[in-house]
Amino acid sequence: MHADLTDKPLSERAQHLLKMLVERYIRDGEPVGSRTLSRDSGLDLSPASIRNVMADLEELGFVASPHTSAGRIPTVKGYRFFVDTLLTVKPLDMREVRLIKEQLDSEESHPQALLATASNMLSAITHMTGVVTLPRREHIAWRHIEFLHLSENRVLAILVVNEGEVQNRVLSLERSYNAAALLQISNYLNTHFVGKDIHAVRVELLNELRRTRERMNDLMLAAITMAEKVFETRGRATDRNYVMAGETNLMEWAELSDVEKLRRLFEAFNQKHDILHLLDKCTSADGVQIFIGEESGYKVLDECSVVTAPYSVGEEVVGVLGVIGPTRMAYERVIPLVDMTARLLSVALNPRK
Amino acid sequence: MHADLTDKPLSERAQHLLKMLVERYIRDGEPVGSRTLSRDSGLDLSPASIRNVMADLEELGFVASPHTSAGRIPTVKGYRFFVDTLLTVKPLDMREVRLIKEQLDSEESHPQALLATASNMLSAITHMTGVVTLPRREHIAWRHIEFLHLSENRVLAILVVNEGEVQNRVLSLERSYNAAALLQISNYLNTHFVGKDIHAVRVELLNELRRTRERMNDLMLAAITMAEKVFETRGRATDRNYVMAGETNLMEWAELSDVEKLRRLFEAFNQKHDILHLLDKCTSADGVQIFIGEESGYKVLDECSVVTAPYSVGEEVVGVLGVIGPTRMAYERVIPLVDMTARLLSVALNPRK
DNA sequence: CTTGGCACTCCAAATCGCCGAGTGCCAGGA
DNA sequence: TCCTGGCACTCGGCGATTTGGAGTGCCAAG
Repeated sequence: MHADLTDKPLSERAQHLLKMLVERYIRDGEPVGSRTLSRDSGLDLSPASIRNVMADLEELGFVASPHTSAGRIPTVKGYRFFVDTLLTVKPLDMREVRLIKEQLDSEESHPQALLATASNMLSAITHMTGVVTLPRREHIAWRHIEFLHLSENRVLAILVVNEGEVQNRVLSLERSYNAAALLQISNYLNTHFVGKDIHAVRVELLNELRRTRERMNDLMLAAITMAEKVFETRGRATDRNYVMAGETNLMEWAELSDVEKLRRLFEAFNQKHDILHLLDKCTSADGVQIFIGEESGYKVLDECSVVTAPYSVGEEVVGVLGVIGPTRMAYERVIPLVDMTARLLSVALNPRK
Repeated sequence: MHADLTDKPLSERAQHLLKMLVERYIRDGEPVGSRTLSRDSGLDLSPASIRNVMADLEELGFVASPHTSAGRIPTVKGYRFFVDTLLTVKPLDMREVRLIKEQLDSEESHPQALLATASNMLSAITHMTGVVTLPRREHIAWRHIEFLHLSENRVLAILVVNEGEVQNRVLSLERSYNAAALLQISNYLNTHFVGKDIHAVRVELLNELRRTRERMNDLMLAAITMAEKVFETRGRATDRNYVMAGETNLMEWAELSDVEKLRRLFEAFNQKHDILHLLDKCTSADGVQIFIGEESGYKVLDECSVVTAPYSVGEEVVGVLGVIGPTRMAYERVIPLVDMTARLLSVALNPRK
């Protein structure tokens, strides 16, 4: 045997051939044989020699052959090595960068729309699926609250936070309040809490409630109750979510053309749970993060890769965006794209002007 | 030949056999042969006789055979006749009715959530795709508007209409207004327009604008401009939309297992344009409406049927809900379900209590 | 270490034969 | 006039078989 396979890292030649193989396989999705590599690797080696190298690579787990006499395809380990050390990233086209910038600027600073746009672009450019999590900010600044009498004892509460994000909810209350009372309540809340962090507000409200329960006047109690109810909403509805685009693109990739697999994948997209969990992990990472095939840990994503990057508002990382596609994706183009989109989105979300 | 095929309506026997055939085909999705019908039709006829009838039905275009020696399957015309005159609707299970009612009641009158629930139930019960259009009311009552200063010349406008539906938008204005000015403007608008129909308000505003352009004070102009901008939003973002559920269910039907067809279908679902157009047609219909296969007029829906029913708030029809599935769907169960769901949704949406 | 040669393996596509289901038609019978 | 059994025929589906080609592993010679 060729001795010392396990400790020596990987010969220059083996690396080069692995790179060629992966690139080739990514390009046309078919197992790559020794003849092909001999022709196109630029190494001027006979197929036979290539076969020797391939045997080594297979033994090391970088490639595998679907059956005895087909070429080799990269394993997850192969992709991983390729991505980590062999990849030559193609810088983005200037046109593309400009395009993305323009798209993200045109959206008149409406954040929700920005996310959708980003997601759409990711999917359109890559022909895969784009995903952007809704931003979650650690610090949410109380801006304004307003109560509107609807009927008998139903009240509409409208809460504005940060740079103009609006939340609203219908509250069903024990008793009825007239317009003047509601105005008093909202005035009280607004003057006391404007600009404060919403979590702090919550704590403060709870304390207030505990401290003065008996001798508290109706108004205060109602104010706190309402505010509490509003918080419930915020906790529930906003509880992590994402915007996805181009799911159908995945149907065009041959390796995902199994209806049953597609169904499971799409169900996972709808369920959102697993995907969110995966994306949340990427919030902590510093830059682009890549999950190849089963690396993600979710079996529905077994044949997919996920490339993500966090985006931020100010200094704070608030969300993640990324691309989901087949393991056989053009990493050298997707990685810089995801990276750049995350940066540009961060810029576009930044609260200036 | 059997004479007079074209004018005589359809013999009792032929109708019965057609009914049997369609039901059978809907049940197990395979072409139905004469032997089968002879056995299960309850008519005590030999396969040979059945074949004669089948030949007639085929000539009349009610059934077709995929190839020489397979049984017959219903054509669109066959389904149509079946649905229009042969169908024996199965009344809904009491349990099901109760279930639907409970689900639609538990949603604390939050309309958006109600629609989603309805859509989900339709899809869950039928194992197909449920769809509910967002309600569009002819008359939208102005309730309250509020302006909030965000920065320099950006203002957040919050408009409340009807029973507490909230719309909001960030306005970029020519000049800057302080909090007091904004309050004045909103007061002006609220006192003048509260309770009025929003379209009337719009017309009134435009007139006002034209009539008093030169000698109009800043405040008025700003008020109108803002209100106009808010209306733009309402026109654009809300401009028809729907909630869909259970798209992936369609992947489990054998007749739709072609990935390419599925892709087109799902793309149509995402585009929304065609589906909306189709659903809008159903607003005018009185009750349940059915499109079988190509009847819909959209080629993506060629192999699908759509069953819809309008729902209303008060006396006014405001939206449509329905089910999308393969032509081979259990009409006798889907039709009453769609009907009932529409009724119950109408009840749940009704602004009482 | 490289390389050509060679035997071998295996998939994919084509071919064949056969079975069964179903049909159309016909002629005989109520 | 309608029903029915009989019969020849058609066609899709399935399994078995064949064939070609691509690719491999291994070996021995350069």
